[in-house]
Amino acid sequence: VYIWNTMIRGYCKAQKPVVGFSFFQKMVREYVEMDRRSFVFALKACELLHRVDVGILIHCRIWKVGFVFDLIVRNRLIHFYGNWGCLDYAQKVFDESCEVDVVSWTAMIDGYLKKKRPDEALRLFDSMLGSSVEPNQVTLITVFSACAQKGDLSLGKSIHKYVEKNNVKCSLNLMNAMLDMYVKCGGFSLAKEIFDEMEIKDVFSWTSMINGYAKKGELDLARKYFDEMPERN
RNA sequence: UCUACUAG
Repeated sequence: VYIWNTMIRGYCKAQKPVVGFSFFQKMVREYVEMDRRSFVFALKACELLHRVDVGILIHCRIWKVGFVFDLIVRNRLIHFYGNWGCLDYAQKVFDESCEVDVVSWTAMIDGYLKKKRPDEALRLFDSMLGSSVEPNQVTLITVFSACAQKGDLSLGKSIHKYVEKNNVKCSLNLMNAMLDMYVKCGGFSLAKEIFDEMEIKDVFSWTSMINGYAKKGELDLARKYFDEMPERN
């Protein structure tokens, strides 16, 4: 099963999901035993194939063989449906879970965000705060992104306070998400402060600043930042 | 060999 899984995973990584998925089909046909990773990778292949319908078939099989009771498989399902905008399916998996963790919550919040429904994403975050699962660094990145999408500066600030109060680990991604939130919510001076204080910056940090200047009409400054970027993509 | 995250 290790080898089979590696084949599915490897072909997906090489952007050949058709081939990857054919290994999964072969496993089914030849009654090869499967573990949770077989399903996780098969769903990955469906995601690359843009085939929600095939994903649903895999979901059925997951039911049949009992892997719906596996937290990681369920999280992967929530993410799969959320990615394709099937929020009702994602929500159903989420709601019917006997156990959810921080990944389940974050994947669900991110699903609403991808569908450009930041209000619902933020409402979900609110219920998360009332649950027994603590948000982590990744959750807060998603939440900053929701604030940015909504343009809600005061909410963004309160999340910023939450990060400080709870000593959330400040990764580069988190700083970038916070920076971008301030840029998009009209807190540009705060964004610039963060940017100037950041020890490490990447293309995301620079692009958010350039975007901010460009949207403000400060094209010369946007150009200046562009010229100063150490690396571009 | 396993699941969630930031800009354009």
